[in-house]
Amino acid sequence: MSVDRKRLIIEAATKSFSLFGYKATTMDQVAKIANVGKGTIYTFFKNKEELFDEIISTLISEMKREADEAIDPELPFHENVHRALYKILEFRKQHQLTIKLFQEEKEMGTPAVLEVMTRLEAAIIHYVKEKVIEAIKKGEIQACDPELTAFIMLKLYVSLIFDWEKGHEPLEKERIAKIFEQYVFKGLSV
Amino acid sequence: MSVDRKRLIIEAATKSFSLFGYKATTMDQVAKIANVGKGTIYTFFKNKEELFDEIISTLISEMKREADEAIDPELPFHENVHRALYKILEFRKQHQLTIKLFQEEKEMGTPAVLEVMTRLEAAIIHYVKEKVIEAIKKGEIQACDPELTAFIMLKLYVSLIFDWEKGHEPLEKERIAKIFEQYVFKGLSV
DNA sequence: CTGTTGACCATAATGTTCAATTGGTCATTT
DNA sequence: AAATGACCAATTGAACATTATGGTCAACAG
Repeated sequence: MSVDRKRLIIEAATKSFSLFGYKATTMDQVAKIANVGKGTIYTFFKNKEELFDEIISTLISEMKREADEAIDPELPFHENVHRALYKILEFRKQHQLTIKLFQEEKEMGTPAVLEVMTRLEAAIIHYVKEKVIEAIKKGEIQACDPELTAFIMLKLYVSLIFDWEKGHEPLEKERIAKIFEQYVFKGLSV
Repeated sequence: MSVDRKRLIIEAATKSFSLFGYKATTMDQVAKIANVGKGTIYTFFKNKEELFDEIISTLISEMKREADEAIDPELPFHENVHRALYKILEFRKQHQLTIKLFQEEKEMGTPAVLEVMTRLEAAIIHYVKEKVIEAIKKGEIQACDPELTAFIMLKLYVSLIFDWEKGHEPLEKERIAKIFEQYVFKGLSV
């Protein structure tokens, strides 16, 4: 069996998207990095956007895996949500690709990037929502709108981790957990 | 006494900023609308940005006045915070000028507009912060970091009023109050 | 003399053009 | 059958020309 060209292409594209962003990445460049003819890319992916989408799908899976790993079924719900969300946002804050895309979304508003970032947020909310539903079933928290609760949790976390830093000293991980316990979970406790 | 030219200029500029935004408003246009020589503007304001700043200061005062009016000292703290924040954000959502600026901030990132929007947010947080400090003094809520609490309240409100609508049915005013009571104030209750 | 003005200027924004680049195709090669 | 890269239409952006804009100031009016 010859080299796995699809894998080569995905790896090359990921590298290029991470380095230069979506718009600034050319298909020629991807082909060059992957040591592959440009036409080959189009035997695996309908177009540039579909290639991008597949990479984002992988990214979402990775996030999910990282979050799952951070969770310990023995711990209480609020501790696990904190761990999961913190991991996801740290991931987002550190990974080359997400940083670049976040930047491109704000600075250029590339439509394909905007779309994908929405998908990313939806995936995170969906993930948290499932955890909330589980917790309600187990009686760990009181009944509430899971979608709304997940939404509030994510927005609050993003604010605390990304926005607060703009005008203040960053909050310690422990501090964020405490804040969350006090403000959100006390209101959800049974 | 001749006509109050300064007032004319401010009114003209406010109208033009509301209609076309900061960048798209020219000093010639302001002078024309105000029925004033362009040079006159520069006897009252050092430059375009200072004129803009004065208008925003007025806007902030108006917001403060509206919020103060919405507050009823007889009511509990959480009800007043809800009323004040809701008024402020409704104001922001409905007033021509803030809508235009919000749009300009996102779409073009005009530096002067960005600066001013930061100032606006700081003013709102400062306002809420004072209310929080009062409430702590009166023993209405438990001790907490007033700045952080004000920050969280604003961010959550903004998320609920502006972001939630992007993917869902808008939340009723009463619903927002309930959510806030449940998620934030239960954690602050004494 | 005080307050006002608009023609004027340097510079920034905008429109225009066109050669180079890019995403995507497909006849040819391996 | 799989892979390729020359090729094409569409898009982009560098370079230049033109216009518009913020800000000044000598002249003017009351």
